[in-house]
Amino acid sequence: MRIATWNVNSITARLPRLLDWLGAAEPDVLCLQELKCSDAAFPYDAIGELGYGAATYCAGRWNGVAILSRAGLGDVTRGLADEPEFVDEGALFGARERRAIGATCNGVRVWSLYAPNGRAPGHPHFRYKLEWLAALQHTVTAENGDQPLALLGDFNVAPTDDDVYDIADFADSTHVTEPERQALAALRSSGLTDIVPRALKGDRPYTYWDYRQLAFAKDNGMRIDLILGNPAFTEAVQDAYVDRNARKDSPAGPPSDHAPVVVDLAFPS
DNA sequence: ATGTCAGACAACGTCTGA
Repeated sequence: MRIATWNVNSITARLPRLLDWLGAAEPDVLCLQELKCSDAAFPYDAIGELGYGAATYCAGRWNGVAILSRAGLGDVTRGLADEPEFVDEGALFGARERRAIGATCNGVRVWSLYAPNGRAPGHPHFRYKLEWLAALQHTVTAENGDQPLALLGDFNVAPTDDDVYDIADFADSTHVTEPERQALAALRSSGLTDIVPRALKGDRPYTYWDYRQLAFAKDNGMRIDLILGNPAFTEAVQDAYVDRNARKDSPAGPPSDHAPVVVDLAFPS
């Protein structure tokens, strides 16, 4: 069974590349993030023609997540238990953003996740990010048992200094702070393992390269797209890799700033 | 030099978020 995760940075802008990638990589399940479309605008037909069902949780301009599957799609859960809302300074109301969707595919419990960015340490969005990751831990702790389970997606946190190209460039930056890494550590301590993929090129399995400053050409990347598996999931892992080829320029259109992460599994029958 | 990209708005440029 092949499961993957990919922050596509707009499913509308990425559709030709997404369809190409589905045909080439043939994942059984694909978790998508940053769809940037409404549920109504989701390309169910084009994806369905390739044999995939889709469960979506998206609304408009920002965020948006989905799970594509050709291995069944049951028990769909949209949002986290007690998920926080982002309340900006001066705002009267918060808004529930669409950042988490869970489903069960052929006996594997899968979550597609897009953690808040945080914007800057000390920003209200940073506090929201930590609260959101705590809500994720509570949700998954309640679900975690003997059934294979994995959290896949863009966590917007680099687990260690080795997961960024140069930690010296990240002073006063989000994604590398102690509280963010503690939130990931809390997820691991609740029984999940960070399944570190292999890089197809270079030493570090980066999953994100900024569009600016020739970051991809210089391999100035970050590993922020993660797969966290419980024991029943992790024991079945045969291989995991980052498909950095999907970050390259292509005739099918411009790339996302993230590459897909793929995991191959063999579950005992 | 936040040097690129995407979407929304009401426009054909400017803003926001990443």
